[in-house]
Amino acid sequence: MSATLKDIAKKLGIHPATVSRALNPRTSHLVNAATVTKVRKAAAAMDYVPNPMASGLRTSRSHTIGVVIPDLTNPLFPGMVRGIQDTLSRAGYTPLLVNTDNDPDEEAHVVASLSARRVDGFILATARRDHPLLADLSERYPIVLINRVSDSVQLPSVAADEQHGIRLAVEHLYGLGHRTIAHVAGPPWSSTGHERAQAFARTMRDHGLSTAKHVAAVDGWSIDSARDVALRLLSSDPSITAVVGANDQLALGTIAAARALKRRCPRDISIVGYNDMPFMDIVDPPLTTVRVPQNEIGSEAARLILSQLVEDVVTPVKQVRLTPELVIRGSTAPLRAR
Amino acid sequence: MSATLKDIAKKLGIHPATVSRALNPRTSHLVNAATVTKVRKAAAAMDYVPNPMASGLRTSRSHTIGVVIPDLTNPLFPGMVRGIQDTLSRAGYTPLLVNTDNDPDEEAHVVASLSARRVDGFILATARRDHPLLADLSERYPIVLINRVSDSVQLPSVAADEQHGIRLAVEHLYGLGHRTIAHVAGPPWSSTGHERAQAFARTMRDHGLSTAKHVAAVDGWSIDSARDVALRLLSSDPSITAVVGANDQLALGTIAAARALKRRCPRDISIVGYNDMPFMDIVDPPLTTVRVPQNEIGSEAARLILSQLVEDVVTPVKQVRLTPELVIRGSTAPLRAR
DNA sequence: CCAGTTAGCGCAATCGATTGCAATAACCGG
DNA sequence: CCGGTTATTGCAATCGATTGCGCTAACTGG
Repeated sequence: MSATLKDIAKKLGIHPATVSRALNPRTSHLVNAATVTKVRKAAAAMDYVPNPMASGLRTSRSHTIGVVIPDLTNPLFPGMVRGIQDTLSRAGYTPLLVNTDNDPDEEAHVVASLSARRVDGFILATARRDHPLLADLSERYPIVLINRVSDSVQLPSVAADEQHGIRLAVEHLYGLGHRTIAHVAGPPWSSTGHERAQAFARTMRDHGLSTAKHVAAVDGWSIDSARDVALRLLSSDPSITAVVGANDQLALGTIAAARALKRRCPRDISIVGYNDMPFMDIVDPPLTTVRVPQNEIGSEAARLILSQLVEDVVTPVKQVRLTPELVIRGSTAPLRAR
Repeated sequence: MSATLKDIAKKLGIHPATVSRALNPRTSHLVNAATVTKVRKAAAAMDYVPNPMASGLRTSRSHTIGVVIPDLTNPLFPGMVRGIQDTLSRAGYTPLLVNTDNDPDEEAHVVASLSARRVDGFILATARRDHPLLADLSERYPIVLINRVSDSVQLPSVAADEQHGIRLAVEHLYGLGHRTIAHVAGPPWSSTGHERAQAFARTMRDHGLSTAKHVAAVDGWSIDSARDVALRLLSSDPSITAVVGANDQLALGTIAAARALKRRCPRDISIVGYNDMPFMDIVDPPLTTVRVPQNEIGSEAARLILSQLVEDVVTPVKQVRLTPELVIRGSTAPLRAR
């Protein structure tokens, strides 16, 4: 089909090895400059495209990166994936995307199939804290964690500064006069759920507020389960006037619960989300939320994995934290006197 | 690193070719049954994983499919991508995902880079009707179009039955008493925009309604541009009591425009969307819309491309139309007497 | 002017799997 | 018992690019 190194060599009357060296920027200095330009021109003319399987077979590098995310249909992830893609492809790498649905078995399965594909590294967005594969995998591959950190092993990661983000949310509510602030927390087995809950407790403490009985965790990130949990939380203590959701879905579920309890948001209760997914500005009410830079998380993760691949020096494990910002919309309002 | 065919052969004292044949279901009948089981067991014990680069080099099949979509962050696509992924991976294929941002140059670029990767085929979700690459590409690769059809070349495609979907929307409004129904159409250069506009005109005609001056097209699929267009459309003719948006974003933009004109939805004006993206049930007002089976579109497309790859018989070009359904929510209401 | 570099390029092996062809042995019917 | 299948396996080439090694010629400095 397409031209090969041998074709170019034959046409130019030189050896394929020379063509290979001329075309590879890393070895072209071994070839006469005139020859290099001649080869380059011929390659362009015959529109030569290197065969990645051949070079991959020889060098055992596939120039692909496995990207493991829980669920692409969760609007949190497409932005990150785009960031990853754009940065990787600029460097000649291709992401291989897979979903896990947060299922450990499925996760083991997709990781196995990616390593069968001989990926050069992994970007993992899976949230589970106690991850059996992680330690093992990180010994055999370069890895970058996104949107989470690892408790046990020290691994490179890119995530939002959860402490800062939660502080933004809590202090926004505090500034509006709220004092009885609850937290609908994410699953404790998830990194972000855990971190945000910790950050919430700490920030409340810093302001001299109690969190006893005002934190309830869901077991998934769905609106529905958040609604159930929030329903119990809100009815157990009617003095709650504000809620921080551990992500946007949980905040939306809380809004639904409030509505079911005939408590109007933001009139009777203020609710803050986290992530700022698409369309959060047009839900009812428009959601005040903490925006995390999804694209940047993705591109930074891509940069980190690339640096692990090209540099032979063992760089220290980098744990990047990106700063989120507060987006104030219509789901929060000043506390009204009762 | 990992075991190779040669390793297995050596351990068993047989030739690598025999191992290869034994492990390949298509050729294992050439090998003694006892040998096959012996080889299988040894392969499993040494956890042999075939090297796709080696086999790809020899067979020039990469077992990858290029999936070209305009923008992953458009919530319409993740569902389709999941459908594609799940079906492809079950067949041992891996999708390679890329974005184009609806930019023809970028599109040419990503297609080139995918073909450099030696993909075995393409699934294209790019919407542009006049597609210069299409004819060319389809001669060199198996192709399936999704969420669109091709005007010029006859190509396999999977899309929603737009005529049916638009009819559902229009007749829903008609049934509610609306007679002056407008259409905020998608870009005329896009396949879906064009088709839905045609379907709208035809359905209106079938009901003896005029569409003159009640159709306006946007030049992108964004909420903002729809808002501008709808603003002009609605103020040009205050008798309009209902609008069909060519997709959900356009409907949302129309809602925003109506709000700016102090016309309340659904009280003063009914608005229907198309696609039923995530969260359309919790926007304000909850959007009545036409749901297209995103997952099924994806998995059907994957099935179509796979059938082109495995079957040597030249199957006739299949153009699949999936039936959408109407989801009635809060953005539509019976026409009120003025 | 000569020994010693160095630049430039060719040779050939290699990565791991696949496959047409050949070779061997077992087996069949007559 | 023999020519001819048939079943099973081995041999070796091949896919296309990479790279260590070695060869040749030019070039350098003393």
